[in-house]
Amino acid sequence: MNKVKKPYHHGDLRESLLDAATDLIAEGGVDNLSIRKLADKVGVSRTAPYHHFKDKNALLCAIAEQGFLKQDELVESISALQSKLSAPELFEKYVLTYIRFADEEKETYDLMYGREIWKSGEPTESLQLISKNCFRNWLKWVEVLQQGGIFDPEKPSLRVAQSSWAALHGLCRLFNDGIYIDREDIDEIAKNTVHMLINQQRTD
Amino acid sequence: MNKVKKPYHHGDLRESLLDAATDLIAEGGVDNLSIRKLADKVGVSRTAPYHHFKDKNALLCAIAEQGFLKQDELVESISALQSKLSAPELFEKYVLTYIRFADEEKETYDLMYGREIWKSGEPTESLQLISKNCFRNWLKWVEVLQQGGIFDPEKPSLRVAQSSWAALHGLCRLFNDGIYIDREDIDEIAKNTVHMLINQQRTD
DNA sequence: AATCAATCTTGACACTGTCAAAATAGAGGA
DNA sequence: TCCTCTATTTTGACAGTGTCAAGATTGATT
Repeated sequence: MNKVKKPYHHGDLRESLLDAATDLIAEGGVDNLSIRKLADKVGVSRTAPYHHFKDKNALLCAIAEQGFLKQDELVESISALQSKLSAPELFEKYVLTYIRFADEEKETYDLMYGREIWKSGEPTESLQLISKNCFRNWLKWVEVLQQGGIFDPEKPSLRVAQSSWAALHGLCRLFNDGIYIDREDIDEIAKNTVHMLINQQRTD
Repeated sequence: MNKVKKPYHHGDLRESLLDAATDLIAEGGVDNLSIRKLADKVGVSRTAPYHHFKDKNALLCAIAEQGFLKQDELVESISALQSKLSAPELFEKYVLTYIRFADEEKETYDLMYGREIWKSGEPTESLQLISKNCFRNWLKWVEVLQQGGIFDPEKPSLRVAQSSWAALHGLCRLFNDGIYIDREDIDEIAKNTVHMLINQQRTD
């Protein structure tokens, strides 16, 4: 039946399509990705991709999924430093890493958290799962940071997580969308944001 | 020559186009606006709009400009309350009003601060001017809030303005892009954000 | 070797933005 | 009044787009 997933004519079309598509959007943004151009690049006909992705939307969702996985890895690698750094240092490092990811994978980031999928399109079920899991991880971390005194432990962690993520996301967007344009500034603004968000009730 | 601006065949095509275009994007988002559909709606041929707007991009910029003007009015109306409210109340009111605008004029907001214009397209010179002026107003207000103790007066006001605006913008985006979906929550998150941003060094 | 379903291609349709050239109609001057 | 000039609008065309329906191919299974 369908135990072995290897396609028939092409080596592994689904994978190739994903790779080529990622290349295309990395080159010139989501606008640079058309099914036809993609099919051309891979060497199949215009409608071949439709046997591996229901939609263009489904293709974009698959790319976004890959992005979440990649981002998860990055976050994991910071968690590993948990014992070596102080809570504020850890938080700042997280923020800067998050921003670096958004910068280096601009277009993927846009797909992951942009309206293209979440509003205009219909997010795939698996994408919804993976993204929810991602937020849950952030929530856990926020709880740790609350215990570490970084955030107010009195406040509901859900709200704190939402607020702080929104602040971070907003910065990334302003940069990624071309409103803030100086990359040098971004890290400065980020550090400032960190200081503003950190609970300062007991600093004196 | 061109002292009287009244067009020849149509009543005032430029204005009509802007109105109809705003309607179209309010109905179904930016994706719902095509030059051809727009021309149809107004009752002219497909290419007529090109004599009033160089590009589709130019048309979008014009809509965004209107958005900035409308937003400015709202902000003005809050400035008027400056004497009646305390600084924290004023700040919170500003934030909630900003969010309400982003909510009620979702698509316009997207145009004003989205990549469609600022990254993918080329922002019109007049749009650049009007938006810079808008940020400058925010900057002034931040300085007032710094003097009022809402924000840390030690920090450079530019950075504070950038950080706080990013936080606000991020929240609007997450909501407008369909990631946060519960409008009830939004105001809650906003208030939480306000509390987190407010300088708390002297609360005890 | 025959069958069958997964995979891929060809053709078609209704859209899109925008350019070039032709048509129109109003304003200003004779 | 008529004529000309220029701003405005239209028609035709081109190269794109996503995706559906129907046919062709091909590898695996019986």
